[in-house]
Amino acid sequence: MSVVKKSAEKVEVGREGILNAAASLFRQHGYGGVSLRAIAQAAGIKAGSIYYHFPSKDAIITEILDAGIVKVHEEARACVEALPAGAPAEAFLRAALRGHLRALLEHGDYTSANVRIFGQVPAAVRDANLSIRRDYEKYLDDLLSNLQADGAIRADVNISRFRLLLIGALNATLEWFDPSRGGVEALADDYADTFLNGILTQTGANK
Amino acid sequence: MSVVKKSAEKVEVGREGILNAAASLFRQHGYGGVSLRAIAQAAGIKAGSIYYHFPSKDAIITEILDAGIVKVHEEARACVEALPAGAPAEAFLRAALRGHLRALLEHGDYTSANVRIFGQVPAAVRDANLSIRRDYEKYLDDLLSNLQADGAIRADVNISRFRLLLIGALNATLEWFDPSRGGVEALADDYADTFLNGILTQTGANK
DNA sequence: TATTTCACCTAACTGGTGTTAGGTAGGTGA
DNA sequence: TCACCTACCTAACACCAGTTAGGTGAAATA
Repeated sequence: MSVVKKSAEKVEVGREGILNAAASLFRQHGYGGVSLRAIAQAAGIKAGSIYYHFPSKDAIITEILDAGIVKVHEEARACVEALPAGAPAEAFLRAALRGHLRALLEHGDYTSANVRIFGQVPAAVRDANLSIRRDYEKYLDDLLSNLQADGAIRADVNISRFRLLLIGALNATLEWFDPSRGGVEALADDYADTFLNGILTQTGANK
Repeated sequence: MSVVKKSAEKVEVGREGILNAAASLFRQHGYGGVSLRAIAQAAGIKAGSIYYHFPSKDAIITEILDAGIVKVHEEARACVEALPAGAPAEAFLRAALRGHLRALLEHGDYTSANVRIFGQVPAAVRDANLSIRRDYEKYLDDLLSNLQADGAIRADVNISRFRLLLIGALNATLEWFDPSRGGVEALADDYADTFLNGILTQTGANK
């Protein structure tokens, strides 16, 4: 792609290399814990060179934040759209949930950096990210609202509040998820079961 | 208490004043975003004076982290123990949940600072906080296990995984909760409903 | 009253921060 | 061949970080 071999051992790092290194470091150490010199070293260049590609540190963060949500949004949408025609209503939520978790836990320094650092970033950076974030929230709200309109989700469930609960629970998996102990798919199914049916033994006497 | 009036306008700031100021700032700006000078100014003293009370910045964070969990743990336990004798099984979960949310959203810079900065703090500080954290997790696991043993919670629910889901969802409320739009109690009830019964319209055909 | 203790302040230190100006080796196009 | 562009590097800038040594005035203690 944009990685071009030069003489001997020289390889271009470029925007991509800087972003990848930065996303990985931000994910691990948070916003304040990562310096431009650390990013540069991880990418294999010197700190000053970063300014050839980016006007400021905040510009890097902004780009990582945006890419993170876009990735989650795309993955969730792809999972939903891959559903066979006539899939049961609850399969839609399961699919979106699986996509969200996959993007978060598998493909992801950008997605996980987003979750980790969004709360620590300067207000200006956060604001720049907000519209993309809202797009994804709207996508989920619409999906859930449709399920509710179809009668699959109870009428007394507050959709946008449930969406907040859902995203909160999903994003928190980042703090403890260990791929060596059960895969993402199993986790997604397990979470979906809980959200859909609750945890109570069903006696028919509920509510 | 330990705040003693001195001559004219002088009031002692002390450990407490520093901790309060620090907790509030950490909650707002994250770990890396708060300097000792900022803490000192918020507390009303000079940066160097902090070292009369604390040996390092990390010592302050450690204490805030610990206090935060202790507070949540105590509040949750108090809510559970305030239950009338013979309360229904699900009331236990509802009570713990309400206590957790109350500590988080009402009484709290320490509790909310804990949630916000735990992921960004140096490994050594995090380790120091771990045993207190585990105590609370064990408390919740035991409570949930008892409910499961009594048959209130379905046997196929993985308790510790549900606990992770629960805490994740509860802590995430910090990012969006606005006390002016519905109180903590209503939120707690709403979340409990979702966790207990799920969101699906109950047709009796589940599973 | 003299001495000690307490809770702070001042001023500095080292080292790290984001950022900038100017330089340079290698490839490209005329 | 030669000017130009790209993607970097070097070296420095001003500033801010955590931390420390030594000092100060008021209160507590003797």
